Amino acid sequence: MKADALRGHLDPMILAVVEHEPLHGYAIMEALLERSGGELDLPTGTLYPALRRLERAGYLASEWSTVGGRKRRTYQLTSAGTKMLASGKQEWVTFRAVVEGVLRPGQA
Amino acid sequence: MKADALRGHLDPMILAVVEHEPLHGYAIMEALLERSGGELDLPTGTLYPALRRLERAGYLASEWSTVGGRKRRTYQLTSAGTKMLASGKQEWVTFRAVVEGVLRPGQA
DNA sequence: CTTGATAAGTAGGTTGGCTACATGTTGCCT
DNA sequence: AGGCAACATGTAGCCAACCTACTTATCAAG
Repeated sequence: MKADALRGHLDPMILAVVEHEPLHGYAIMEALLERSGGELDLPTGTLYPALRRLERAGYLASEWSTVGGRKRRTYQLTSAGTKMLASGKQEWVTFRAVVEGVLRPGQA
Repeated sequence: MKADALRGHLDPMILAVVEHEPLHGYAIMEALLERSGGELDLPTGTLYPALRRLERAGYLASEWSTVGGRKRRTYQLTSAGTKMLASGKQEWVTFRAVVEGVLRPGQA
């Protein structure tokens, strides 16, 4: 999968994995890897800046904790984040329809 | 639809519209608009550089002509372009599976 | 004779995902 | 005891591609 295919689609994916349970960065990486069937193996230089961006934008809130001597920053959805996730899902549906309308994969 | 959602997905879409008939830039714009149900209205500053990029990469070949006093540059798929389109379609299927695996839209 | 559709392009800005690097802990294996 | 893998978080700086804004030109309609 090409790198920049992700552009603009990563944010809703991150929000989605913390939708039902708050997770820390490393756990978010693992969740994305698992949910994507091993395809989405984000470098830390992608994930951590993205998390900070989403927090700065008000979609995530974070909290430090220490578990087994390791420091974790755990992220959870804000109410703005919940709305953003919902609209992100809707946008995905639109986007998918656009791409498939153009690609017409049935006529490949 | 956000601007950078398109990133990395535009190339196969352009190749797809010239798959069965060569078209000039303006006609490609119209074809994309029509096939996307009016959603994909590319600015010329996106399309024309993209076409040049695809030609430079060897996926498209172009030819000038004049129709009704207007100059057209008509693009058609090369054999490399045909292969690229096929792999682009495959990548789209993978990408869609990744996003939907993470978003799990059924549980929205 | 001006507007809108047709037709093609460039310059420059923005941005987000990437590589590469930095830092530290825990626990297993030898 | 030494080393490595996994756990955990982060930054600096690069770069590609999509965008806005602009330019040029022809033709038809009003």
